[in-house]
Amino acid sequence: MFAVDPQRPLTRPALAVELTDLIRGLILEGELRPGEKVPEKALTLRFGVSRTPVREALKVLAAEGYVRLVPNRGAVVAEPTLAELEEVFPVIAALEGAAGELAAERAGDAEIAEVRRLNDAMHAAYRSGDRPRYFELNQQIHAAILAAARNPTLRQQHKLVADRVRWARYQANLAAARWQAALDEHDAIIAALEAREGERLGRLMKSHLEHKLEALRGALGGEER
Amino acid sequence: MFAVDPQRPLTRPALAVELTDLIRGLILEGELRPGEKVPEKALTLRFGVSRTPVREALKVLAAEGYVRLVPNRGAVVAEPTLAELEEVFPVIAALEGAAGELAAERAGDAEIAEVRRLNDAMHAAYRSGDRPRYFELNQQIHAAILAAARNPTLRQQHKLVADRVRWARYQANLAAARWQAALDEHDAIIAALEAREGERLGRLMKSHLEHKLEALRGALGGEER
DNA sequence: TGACGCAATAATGAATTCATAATTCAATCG
DNA sequence: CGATTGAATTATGAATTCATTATTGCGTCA
Repeated sequence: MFAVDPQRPLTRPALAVELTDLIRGLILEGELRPGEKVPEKALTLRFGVSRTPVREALKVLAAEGYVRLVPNRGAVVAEPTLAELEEVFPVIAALEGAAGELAAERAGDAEIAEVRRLNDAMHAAYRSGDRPRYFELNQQIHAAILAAARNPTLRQQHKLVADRVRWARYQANLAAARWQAALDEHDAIIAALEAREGERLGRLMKSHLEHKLEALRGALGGEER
Repeated sequence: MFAVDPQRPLTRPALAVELTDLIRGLILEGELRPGEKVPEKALTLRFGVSRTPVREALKVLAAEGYVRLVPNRGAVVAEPTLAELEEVFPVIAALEGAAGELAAERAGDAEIAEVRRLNDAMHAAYRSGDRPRYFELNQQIHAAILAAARNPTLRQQHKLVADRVRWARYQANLAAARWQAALDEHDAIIAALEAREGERLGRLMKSHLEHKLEALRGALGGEER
């Protein structure tokens, strides 16, 4: 007797879908760099597929903003700019603010405890000056709050936008004062989450992102003068 | 002598790009209906193109959420559900709230005057019971505020999400009390915009959308029982 | 030496073909 | 008559080919 196993479909994702993820990964990891032509032929050789699914994947990535399609010249990896940050951060702030509000209503107690644990670990990383570890935990806290919001559309839209400015994540070499302030903001965020105060949580998350943009302005604005 | 006209490039958009827009239009207009298979062959005949750009367009539309790709069965127009509304409306509310805040800072006086004019026209439509006209003007007010925010990314993300629930726009056959309340909310929104009070404007826009979702719950919840 | 023109080569966009999966239809069996 | 099976037909996903555009390299000229 065969039982239908919904967890294991007998079909595999279309090549175009897989390639979209793979190529997006190459861009996010920096292997395909901003401003560079996407080497369509090299990708076919690398992944052992025909040009068709590669081209389909590039159309999707263009719609997501990862690449620009230039007529008769192919695809170019999109170049992030400070101007883009100025546009994207308010969007991220709005989405994370909304996520915070929803998370305050919907998070399970275990999820809140996990966010507290992550925050404590982030404090430890701060004290030992371990920036990479701090950033990693920072990401996990934001991701946990987004997950606790239980709104897949919100999460998806957030990911779509946030991934495009991932490159900026490590550009703000945090000055000591800003680093301490960011930590304090996280503390206030966690406290609001634990108290399940959605409106306050949403507001705090929004302003946290706004402060981050200001720090980035300082860091990147200085570099470009 | 030939002058370079940047408004008229000598290349035309790729077929795939055009077809993406055309097919999205067919979906939004209801010609391709939710749950229906996308007739790939019929589209090639209709538009006089090969299958390749049609398939590329469908990949993009799948990434945007307009269709679902079912392996070996092709694309099916996505079916909106009440559950989707519950997810999407908080996202729209967050984005419109953010747009309101930015618009309060960035709108030109002429733009604010135009929003006031649209609001006045909407009052007239209300008094004469002209619902289609009312809805049209309603849309124009929201669009004007989004434009005044001067954030293309925000606008794009909003469009991406809002278009997917366009079908719900006319489903809430407004009860008299809710209709009056909606109008009052618009008045408060315009007043905040004119006073350039960003935070209040953002909050009002958010709650306006939240009330709209509640009305839709009533309207659609009733239908599905 | 730099500019120009032309041919060859490579890249791009789209059409067509091929291989596979799904669906439909007809015949057979219980 | 309903269920099953197998063949024929259709649809789908991907590979290949074709037509067009862009780029490169080379020769010629001022």
